[in-house]
Amino acid sequence: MINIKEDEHLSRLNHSCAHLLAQAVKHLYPEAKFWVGPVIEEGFYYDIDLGDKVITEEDIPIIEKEMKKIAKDGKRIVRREISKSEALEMFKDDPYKLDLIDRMDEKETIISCYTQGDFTDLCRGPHVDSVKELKHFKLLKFSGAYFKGDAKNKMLQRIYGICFDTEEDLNKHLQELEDAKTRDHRKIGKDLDIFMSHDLVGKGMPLWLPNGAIIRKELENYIYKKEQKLGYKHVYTPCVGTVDLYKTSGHWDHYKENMFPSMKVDDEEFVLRPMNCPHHMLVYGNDIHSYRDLPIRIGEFATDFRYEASGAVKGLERVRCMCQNDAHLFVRPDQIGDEFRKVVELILDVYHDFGIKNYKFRLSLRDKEDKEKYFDDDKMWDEAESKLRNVLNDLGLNYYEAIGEAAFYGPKLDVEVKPAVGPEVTLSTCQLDFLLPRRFDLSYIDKDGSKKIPVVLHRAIFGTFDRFTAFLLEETKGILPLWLSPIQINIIPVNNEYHLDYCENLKASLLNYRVTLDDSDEKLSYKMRESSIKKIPITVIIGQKEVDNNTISYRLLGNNDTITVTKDEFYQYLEGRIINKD
RNA sequence: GCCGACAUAGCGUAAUUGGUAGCGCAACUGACUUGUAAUCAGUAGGUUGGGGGUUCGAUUCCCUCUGUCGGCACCA
Repeated sequence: MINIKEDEHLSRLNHSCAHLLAQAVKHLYPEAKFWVGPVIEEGFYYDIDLGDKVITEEDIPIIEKEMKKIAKDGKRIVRREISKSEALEMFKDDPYKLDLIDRMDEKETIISCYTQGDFTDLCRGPHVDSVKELKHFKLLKFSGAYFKGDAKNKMLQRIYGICFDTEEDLNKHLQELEDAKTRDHRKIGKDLDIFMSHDLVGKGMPLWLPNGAIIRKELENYIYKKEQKLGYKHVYTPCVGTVDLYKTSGHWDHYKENMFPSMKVDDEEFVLRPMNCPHHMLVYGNDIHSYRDLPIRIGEFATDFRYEASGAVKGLERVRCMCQNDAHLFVRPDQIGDEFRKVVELILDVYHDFGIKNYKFRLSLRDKEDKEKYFDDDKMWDEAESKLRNVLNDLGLNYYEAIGEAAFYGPKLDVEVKPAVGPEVTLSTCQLDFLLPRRFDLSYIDKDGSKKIPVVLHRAIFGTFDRFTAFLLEETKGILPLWLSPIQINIIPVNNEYHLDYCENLKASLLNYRVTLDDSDEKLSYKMRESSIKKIPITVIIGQKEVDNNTISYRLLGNNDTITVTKDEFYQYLEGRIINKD
């Protein structure tokens, strides 16, 4: 899908369209005050204060109509440069624009404004020459949005739209938006019986159905083997802990609001765990460790509970009960770079196996100004941040830095992907932590016999199995690789009376695979359709020809050719397809 | 949590201004015994998400709770 922001011309067009939107809104609601109207990847939006008026479904076509009318009128868009004092005078009745002017640097900024007919907006530009160029646009959605993105502030009305040069481009884009909905993991998850939810269980608490459970088990097996090879030791720890455990770790102060409320049992107070770090710290602390034993890598497929905001919950992507592909790596300070590098290489390895290509590395750093949010130790932060940066540079990876996105205990590397619908999400993560080992008084005995504090790397390659599955379903449109498919082979007899025995024997010879035999009283064409709808990778058709020649015929999902081979050739073929599992 | 919309059978949907719910697919039963994306006929399936209100009468109007969807905020 096109990124408007990256195309200079479309960027200009959409920015101008945002002004056109504002002008139309001003015509219809003279009291409207305007905040900002930037270009984004998906087009543009404008944040508007309409007083008590709230935009509804019916308003959108009316606004669009007014926009068309103004565009047809064809006024030129004129740029004018003004001084700060002129600007302050010009927008003296507009608190939002005054706020913007106020933030501009006196010396370097040339303040400019753009006028089209009866509408003038403070704007850096650039814009197209005339509103006449704004012909092929559509308002896409609307919602509330906090002023300056702060939930403490007033909520403004935000309207989103997009503009193209031609009707064809616009229609193509709208079609792409429609198509995206068909690969939404919530739809695929329902169609393929992968997961369900129920009001009685609760919001954000998906139930994995048998098909989903197979996918999840295969993913677990896959990553377990990878981790074993890298020297990880896997553990099982409880899904609850005492409140004191989280006070010790420091999580209680930072994330109390997003944990399920504590429960008192006799004299103890427990919470459902929102993460596994404290448990793993204790596992490490159960032994005395020599410097020679490090790194120690403790892994767990661990179920965690987070009381996510009601508005944030989404399918398998953002849930209140999740299973992390978690591990904590305890290393000596001199091993940080090597170990971090191994994690990044594992991420790249796994993404390669799954053919995942559209992702971004984000290096999340602390915001030095925000003392409240982060553990206060400048030396620790600087050291940690530069270690991560060095490894990424060494590996020659493309990444961007996000100030203020770090966890309270340290910087992290995240991998972001874009779901079919909605904003980007984090899949993999690797976080550096100097703090937790101190809080739990962890140590190892160094060469010289002295006690030293280890450093911890938190990491999750799949992130959570829930979110990874969601992403995988969208990437593949539900057409999973053979080794992950809940049903791998579907056998269809042409005639139940004459070919069923042969089919049953074939099925019995495929014990290592997930096989169904469709002996229903339906037409072959009907069964072929069913097989395709269920996204079964291999459909085997057995008729008189196959029985006579002791062969099998099969068709691959999405392919209309039927291939006929001997049984042995078929078994070999299957083994070849499944090998990428290890 | 905030702004807005929505909630009808397992799934997808229909029902003029308020007059006690239709259809398709799936399911079940029977017939057909089939060579590559829907064989035919029949049957059953609903306190219209829960609760409350207005009304002679509510799927329809109002309130509330729960859930879903689009954004915002949040995301250890």
